[in-house]
Amino acid sequence: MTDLNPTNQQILRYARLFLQCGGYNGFSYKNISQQLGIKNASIHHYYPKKEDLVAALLEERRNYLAMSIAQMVESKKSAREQLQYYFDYALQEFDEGKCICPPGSVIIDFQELPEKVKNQDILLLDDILEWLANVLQNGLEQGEFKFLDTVESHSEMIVETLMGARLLSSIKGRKTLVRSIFSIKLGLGWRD
Amino acid sequence: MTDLNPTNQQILRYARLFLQCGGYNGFSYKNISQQLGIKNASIHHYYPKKEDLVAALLEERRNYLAMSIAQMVESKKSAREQLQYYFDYALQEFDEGKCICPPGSVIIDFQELPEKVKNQDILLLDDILEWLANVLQNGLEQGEFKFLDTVESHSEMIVETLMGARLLSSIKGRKTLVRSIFSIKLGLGWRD
DNA sequence: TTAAATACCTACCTACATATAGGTAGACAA
DNA sequence: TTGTCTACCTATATGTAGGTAGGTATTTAA
Repeated sequence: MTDLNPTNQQILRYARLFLQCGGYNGFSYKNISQQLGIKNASIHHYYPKKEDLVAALLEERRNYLAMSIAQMVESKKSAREQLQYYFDYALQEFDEGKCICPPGSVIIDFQELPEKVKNQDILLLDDILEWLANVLQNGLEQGEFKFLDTVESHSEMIVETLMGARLLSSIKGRKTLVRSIFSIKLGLGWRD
Repeated sequence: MTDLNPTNQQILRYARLFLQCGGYNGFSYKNISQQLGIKNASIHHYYPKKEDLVAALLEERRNYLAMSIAQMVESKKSAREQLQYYFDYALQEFDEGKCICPPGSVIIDFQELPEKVKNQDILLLDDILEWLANVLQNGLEQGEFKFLDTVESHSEMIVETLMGARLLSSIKGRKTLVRSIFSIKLGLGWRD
């Protein structure tokens, strides 16, 4: 990841920003090239096709997630701490103007998307769901959380709520997102 | 609404389908004209600009919602019955291939959208949230529901969860949506 | 019965998106 | 010094999207 040259890194960075703001069909190479003061063709040099760019970007997020999880495991974070990290991440991205998470950003265009992108997206989503299910399971066992449905069901619901909350909050404002995170916590029997 | 001519009705019908499948930037006049066997220019006859089409479509949804609410009130539906109606509507739309609700379908493109569309979308969202808050309030008072956060907060969360659930379900399948609806019910203290 | 309105068409335009071909300038290596 | 690689560039092909101008045929209403 960090072995990419600076231009390439910037391309990925802004591709992600624009993707998370407008979805797959909502951004173009021009958005990125203008931002960076380079030409469209230069982006094609690194990513011949748009699908290559977006697939790379999703894969990078998957690696980042794996790294974050490894760090949290190493520093022996509690379930609540791990989940709080996820919430903080969502809030931080909101503050950066990213109106939806990377895996969610392509779903509205999913049907017509190249297989390459679809596959990376499914992998990323499954990684998130698997991590979250683990956190909830640990939280249950340690008495940090309490809820009635299954671990799988509840982790799906949390991802969905956060996804929807980020969309709605991009219209209704930050407070809506904060409220939703609070409601999710209530649903976990988590009161500070 | 029903005083529209058949072609116009069909245009709105398919515009809605495509909008709910691919978002504002994800569908074109061509999608609709091909489907109906007419020309692009014919759609421009009814809706000079894309924003007119989408705004009209959102307004139509708002009228439909108002009508549905009026019917439910008239037939004295309980809070659970009313909420179940909402869930059934989401499931039905899922089965029709619509991967997200009308108000949600434009949010990813929201920033660059014409004011006209934005305004209609906000009106529709607020109508839904207001209705839902009413239903939750009544449900609380009648002992049909039980939850810890505020009525406003919880109704927002339900809309968000359903929005996210429909997105995720468009990848992971119908069972995911059914599970999420079940989880929402659990969160309302609603067990059949 | 005629005039106006409606519904739809052909033909076109502008803008832009993705993508390719082919070229240049500098780094680096043999 | 020659060759090859990287990192860009210009120019252009191709497709598509949104939108307009103006025509025609059919319906409607005076």
